[in-house]
Amino acid sequence: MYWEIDFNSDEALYTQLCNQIIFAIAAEQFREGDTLPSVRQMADDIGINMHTVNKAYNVLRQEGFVKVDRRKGAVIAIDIDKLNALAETRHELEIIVARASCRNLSREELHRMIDEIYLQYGGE
Amino acid sequence: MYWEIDFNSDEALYTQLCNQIIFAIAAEQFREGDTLPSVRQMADDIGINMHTVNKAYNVLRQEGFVKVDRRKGAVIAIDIDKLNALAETRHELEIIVARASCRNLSREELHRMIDEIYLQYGGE
DNA sequence: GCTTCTGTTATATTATATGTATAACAGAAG
DNA sequence: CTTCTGTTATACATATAATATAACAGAAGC
Repeated sequence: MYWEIDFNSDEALYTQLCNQIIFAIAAEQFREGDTLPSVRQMADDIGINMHTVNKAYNVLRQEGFVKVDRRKGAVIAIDIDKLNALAETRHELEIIVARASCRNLSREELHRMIDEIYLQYGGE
Repeated sequence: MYWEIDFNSDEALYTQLCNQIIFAIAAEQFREGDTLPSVRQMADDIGINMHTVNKAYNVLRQEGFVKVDRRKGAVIAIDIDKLNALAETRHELEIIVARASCRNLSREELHRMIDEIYLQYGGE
């Protein structure tokens, strides 16, 4: 599995790693019960520090994407709190939609983008 | 004008202020040519430091939402680089959609949210 | 001219976040 | 008994965030 980490980005490394893993889960390259590489292995693969990976895994745990097992490592396990998920998503969307609206992006253009992105994810 | 700043949030104060101002522009509470309160006035109103407001204004300038004039202060002036706006919006949406997809939020639910948010902004 | 308002710049301090580096620990697996 | 987990601790360097004073230059109003 290849991880796209941009060392020149202003996004924190652990944040980038979190996003990459979430992308992979959404694309079903990982499924419920699959284990992520160990923190040391992942750190070696990417060329970053073990603790940076550990932080990413713990953020993912806190956000309900994985469960961390001392024996097996980080296991994909989506904890769906739908109400919470809706509220969080809405808050993030509000910021994006406001910016888009200021820049004359239409509702339809956003809809189209979402459809395009969703197509990559098992699509219905 | 009332600004909703959460001092307990983990979002930086200047980031919150930027978002609030963008919300206001999208809701047309500010229009092209309107001036924002001076950095000192705004800082006083909110109860934060002048430099924090100054940083917010400069971020908004860099992102193309205002022009800062030494005489008049910060003036709303949307600089629309549509290609750039599309690319940025897409990148931000990709992260949100991946998370939403992992949590079984449907495409339709996202569409609905976007429509609801857009309704607040001058409607169609 | 003088005062007052702009944003701007400079410097300093404090706190927090980020990332790396070593090292050691306890528990499970082989 | 060795090797693999995640975990914890400590230390260090750097960057970011936020505040605090202070001063400056330009424009506006009187």
